[in-house]
Amino acid sequence: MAQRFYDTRTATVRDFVPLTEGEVSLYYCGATVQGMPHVGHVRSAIVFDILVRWLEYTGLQVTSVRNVTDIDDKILEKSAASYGEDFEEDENYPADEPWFALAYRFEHEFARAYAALGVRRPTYEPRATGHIPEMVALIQRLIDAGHAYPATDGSGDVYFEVNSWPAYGELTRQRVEDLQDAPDADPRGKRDPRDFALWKGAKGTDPATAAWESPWGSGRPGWHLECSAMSTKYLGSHFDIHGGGLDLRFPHHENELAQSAAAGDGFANFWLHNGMVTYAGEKMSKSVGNTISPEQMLEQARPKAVRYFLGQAHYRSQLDYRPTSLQEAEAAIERIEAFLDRGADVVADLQLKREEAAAVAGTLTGEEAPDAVYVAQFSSVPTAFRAAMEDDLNVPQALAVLHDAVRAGNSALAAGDEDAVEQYYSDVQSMVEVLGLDDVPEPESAQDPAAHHALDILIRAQLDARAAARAAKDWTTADGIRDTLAAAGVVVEDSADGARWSLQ
RNA sequence: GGUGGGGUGGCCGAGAGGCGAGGCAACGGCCUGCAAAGCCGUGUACGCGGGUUCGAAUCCCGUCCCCACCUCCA
Repeated sequence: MAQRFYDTRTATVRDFVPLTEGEVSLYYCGATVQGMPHVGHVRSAIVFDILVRWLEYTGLQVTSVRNVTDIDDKILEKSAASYGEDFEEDENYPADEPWFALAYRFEHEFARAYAALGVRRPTYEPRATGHIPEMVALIQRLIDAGHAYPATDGSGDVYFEVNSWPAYGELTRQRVEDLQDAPDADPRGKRDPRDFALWKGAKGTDPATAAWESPWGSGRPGWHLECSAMSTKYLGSHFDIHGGGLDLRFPHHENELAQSAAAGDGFANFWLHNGMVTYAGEKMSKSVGNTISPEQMLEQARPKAVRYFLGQAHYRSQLDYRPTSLQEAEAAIERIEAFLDRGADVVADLQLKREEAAAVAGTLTGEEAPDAVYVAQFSSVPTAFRAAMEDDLNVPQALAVLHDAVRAGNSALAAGDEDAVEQYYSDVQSMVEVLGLDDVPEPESAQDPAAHHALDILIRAQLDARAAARAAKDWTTADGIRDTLAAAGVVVEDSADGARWSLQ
């Protein structure tokens, strides 16, 4: 089966064939760094992180680019507001902060949020402010081609002329006539209200640091333009996939496509859009107050569970957050981890036995023991998992395969079938890797090896005492020890070969 | 008004003409000294009304409702 993706532009699921064999070029929209990341940003990043990991798993070489839009109206507005006399600063917005400081600060907050959830960095993360010459060149090409014009009112703006581009609306299949005019649109020097800004002439109130020289006067780029300029700079005029949130389809991606296509670029071959995150069925919004930030999620659950939750739905579906969602994800994750923990012990034993057997055989024959032969194969994923991922990245289906393997693995453990355990262990491990779940950093408290070692010795002493009590059928003492450990957040599990402990 | 996507069991969430994906929760059983974990089993789920079909959650017609975008948005 071939890889297939739903392409927004054609509104169909199509076979995905890379433009260059063996390689994939991916551009997906990151953030306009004007505030703290919210879960929607993070979901999108996780979706495309899984996509990249999967494509790489299938042997493709992926070049991924995610923009940082670090200059725009909102950033300037927020910075300007911070200098106001009646400005009330809060933890996210200090007083008197230059726009570039604000943007850079939030850029780092995004990087932190991504890293906390195991989102790998893209190949490159270009900033809009670093690509002004590319944007100016693109505008010039559009003017030369007759698709853009400097504003007639001397404002220094340059607009894309929607009516000069018959294909306008092709991405979202909308007719220009049907579009509602923006109620508060400032017509300024536009020929048509639907024309959008490529370049915004500097206003007297703009800080000098937020203006660049151009053939049309000092100013700054409009939204949309940076993505066209940066994607084609790093990926070529025609690249494989352009991604982003569903809400970016219009106008952002529609305009990107128009300006790039009108300039003569082939642009994106596939458009992938991820669904929104809702809170109990409603879109999260600050005014309703039904928001939850990545930070808050991380306070409630382990990063791995948060990643599992944000990645578990199909990427095109709306993902609904509920107060119980993270607990459920935590339970699912723990089930997988519990199997991997127990399975690892069995697999390690099995390896050891083989090495011993090989050593004995080597002594007998005088040959050296071949060790490479016994290295577990972590390289292949079950066919059903592959089929699910190839079918428009059907992660929910893929997770079903993962959970099936966990159950089968647990049964094999119970049956003492070590070879089967090894196989399921390998399957689960490789699926977990593709989904990036093994790559999520644990919270700092859980990753101090010295502390963990000390704790292990102390708990083992307790468990030994309990084992002795159990051997003597002194249940009161045995249960007392277990209760004490439980009160300290240590869960004890008995098994045929002794007790295991883990932190709650 | 235009465009796109939906309504699936207690909850989340795939699927898309015929064997009830999967997770979470619940209940019963096995295992266990008791637990925990694990395993097995249970629930007659597809908004509503018609139709097509041997057979429909899946196709067709009608109808109700929801969400997103059209203004900044992942």
